[in-house]
Amino acid sequence: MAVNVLNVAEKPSAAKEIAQILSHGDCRSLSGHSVYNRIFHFNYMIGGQPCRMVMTSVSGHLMELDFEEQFRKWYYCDPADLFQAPVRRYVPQDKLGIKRTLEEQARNCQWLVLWLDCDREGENIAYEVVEVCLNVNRGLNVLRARFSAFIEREIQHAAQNLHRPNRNLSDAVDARQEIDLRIGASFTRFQTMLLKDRFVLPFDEHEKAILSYGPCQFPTLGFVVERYWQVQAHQPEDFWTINCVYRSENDSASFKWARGHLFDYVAAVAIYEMCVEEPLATVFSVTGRETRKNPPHPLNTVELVKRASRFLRLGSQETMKAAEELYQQGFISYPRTETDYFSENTDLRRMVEEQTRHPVWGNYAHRLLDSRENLWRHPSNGGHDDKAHPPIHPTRFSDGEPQWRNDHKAVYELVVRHFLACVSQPAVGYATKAMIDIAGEQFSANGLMVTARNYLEVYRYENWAASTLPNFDLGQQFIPTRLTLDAGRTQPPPLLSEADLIALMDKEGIGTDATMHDHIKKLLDRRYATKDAQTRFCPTNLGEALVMGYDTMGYELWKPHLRSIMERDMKAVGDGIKVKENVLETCLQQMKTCFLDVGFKAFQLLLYFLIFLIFSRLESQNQVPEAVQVGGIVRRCPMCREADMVLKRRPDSKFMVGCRNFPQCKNVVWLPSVVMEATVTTHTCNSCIPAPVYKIDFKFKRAEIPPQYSIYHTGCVGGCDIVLNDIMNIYRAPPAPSGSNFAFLARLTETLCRERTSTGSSFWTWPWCCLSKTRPPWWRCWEIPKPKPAW
DNA sequence: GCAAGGTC
Repeated sequence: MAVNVLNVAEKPSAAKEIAQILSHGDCRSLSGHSVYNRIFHFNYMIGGQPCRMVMTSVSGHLMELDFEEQFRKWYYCDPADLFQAPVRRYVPQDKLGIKRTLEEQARNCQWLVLWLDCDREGENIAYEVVEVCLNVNRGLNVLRARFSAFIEREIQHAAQNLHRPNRNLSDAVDARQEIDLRIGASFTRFQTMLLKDRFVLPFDEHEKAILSYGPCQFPTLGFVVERYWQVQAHQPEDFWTINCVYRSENDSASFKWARGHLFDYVAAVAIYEMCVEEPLATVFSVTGRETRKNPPHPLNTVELVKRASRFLRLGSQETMKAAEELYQQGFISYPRTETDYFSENTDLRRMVEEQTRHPVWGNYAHRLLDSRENLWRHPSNGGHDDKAHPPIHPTRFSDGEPQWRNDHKAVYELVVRHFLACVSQPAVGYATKAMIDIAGEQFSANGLMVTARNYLEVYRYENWAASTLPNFDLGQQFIPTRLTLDAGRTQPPPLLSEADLIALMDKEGIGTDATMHDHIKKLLDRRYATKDAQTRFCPTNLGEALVMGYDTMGYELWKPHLRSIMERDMKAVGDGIKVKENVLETCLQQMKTCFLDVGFKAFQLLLYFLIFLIFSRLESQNQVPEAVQVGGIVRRCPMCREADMVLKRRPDSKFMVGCRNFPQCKNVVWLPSVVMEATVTTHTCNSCIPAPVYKIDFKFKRAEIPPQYSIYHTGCVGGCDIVLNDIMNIYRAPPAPSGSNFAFLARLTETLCRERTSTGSSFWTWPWCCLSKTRPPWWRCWEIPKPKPAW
């Protein structure tokens, strides 16, 4: 008696592939309720049991997780409630067709075989399918097929050796989803509502101003900001080095100093003079050895994106879009894979053979297959395997399709050339090294002769620069053609390129190969960072202010290790070492504590926004001139706490009190042009902290201050001085920001601090109260008049 | 309107 078996794969292409393998091409294809997900019918034997097989697919996750209706509205609940608000799992509108097909088929079947990708997410999708199917047919026998590639032997073996699905793996994903949703939604709502209506953010009018927080996007932003800070903090240093050039009749050699370079000019000059006085060079070592340059490992997603960025100058988003389209047209294999080795059974030669027709690299493919050429090599193993997909490789020959855009052509060419390079011999060269001695100082020169280019012939993106050295004999002596003392200066590291960013995300486990480019795009969409023509990422003031704000609160919410800890816990759940419920509870409890504290310290985020947005305004007007110190220490910088703030004067003769740690620390109090003279005194302020804050003797322009004030005033810039605040408020020069911002800042901070201590509540600062007519119960009104600064 | 993860 035959049983009816419902088989479900993760995507339509996989269902088709598996059905064709199991039926040896003899299957009928029917349409289901979803346009993309077809149904295949065929007969098959599982362990001697005849089966009527029905094979269909889902399209990734069937279900989504979201809050119950009343918690979806932003202004109807405290974001802190989102840590325990009820959530529900449901099939979204666009997946209802798939659900209907599954239900219909499940009713008529006795067995359900899950052919989802063999990773954590696949296991979770499997349980989504199980839920839908068991709902209509309680009696289903639920089985799991485990396979690592879409090849005959694997698929047949999987079909004959069915297991039970693994609940632990699926639980790990459930936990991940819930944590991501709760943390993401709570922090996103918090920071958006806190900041969006207080500041003029860099969004166009028609754009939604959302300041999102996510456990992947924020660490990604963190990488960008951290590198930017390294660049900013770089202190260039001069160094000196001795270079030696020798020209023979045909060749020349450049010798590098064994000491590299010296930062001590006097020492460098002394050694250089020694060499100049006794310039006779003696060759004391000549070595030569064969060297190789290896072809790349088979291509996975991370490498594809990195290499497309480096070689083709394509953004990660563009690359993945082009690759996705090529995959859907059948030209390349599945582009989201971690695997970078080809399993033994892959018919690599057939794939190469297809490419022999190509007008450009066809000849190379021919030579690869010709054993006399000695070009072939079994590809290396990069050590990654996602157990679901092979490395990215060409699946169909093309010498360019009429509908292809340039990025299609470029990505296809990269995939093909990379594949051909993988199955090629390494490039071989002969490296020579000559070492000389001049007045006791050692120098060396390197030469390289490429003897066989091999894979480099097809992999045009890489080069191996050859340079020849004259033939030196041991003991040979010569007078250098040129001996120079050259100056150099240390350079800061470059801003992160897209390839660097992907590599960092990969290393720290931020996102998956399928989502990394989405997180990067999100940074750009949210205006947290910009990408220049060289694909280098720079944080915007908005991005930097957010990171700086959280950093000062003492939370490393922008660092990758929060995600690492979560990943570790998820793995423990998957391995059955920890229980989902416990991990969820612990993690959410910790994050809620952190969230409440962040709300408690929200004024620090506001502070950083003020500072950074003042700067963005100034920068856009090119108004950040070099200021010189003209007075003594006013106070310890309350922002960086590393340096003092001193009285400075700008070229336009305006005064300011700025941090000595500039530009790393941008804390500054601008003094308006009404200030004619300023001198730091030895008197200290009684109220401002951290003490001491030294008062300043001011002289104002008579015509520009109210008559009741004297032109002389000894005042404090710590924010307590009513006269100073008043004068600065009235006489700021529009539209440039000036003391008014400082005064506002001081008032704001002061009020927030007072509020905080008097109420002990963390939600006193919710500033969006004015946005809604009906006030929710958790609401407290904030008395500071709502400023929307023009800057 | 929020996340990240599948995929069309």
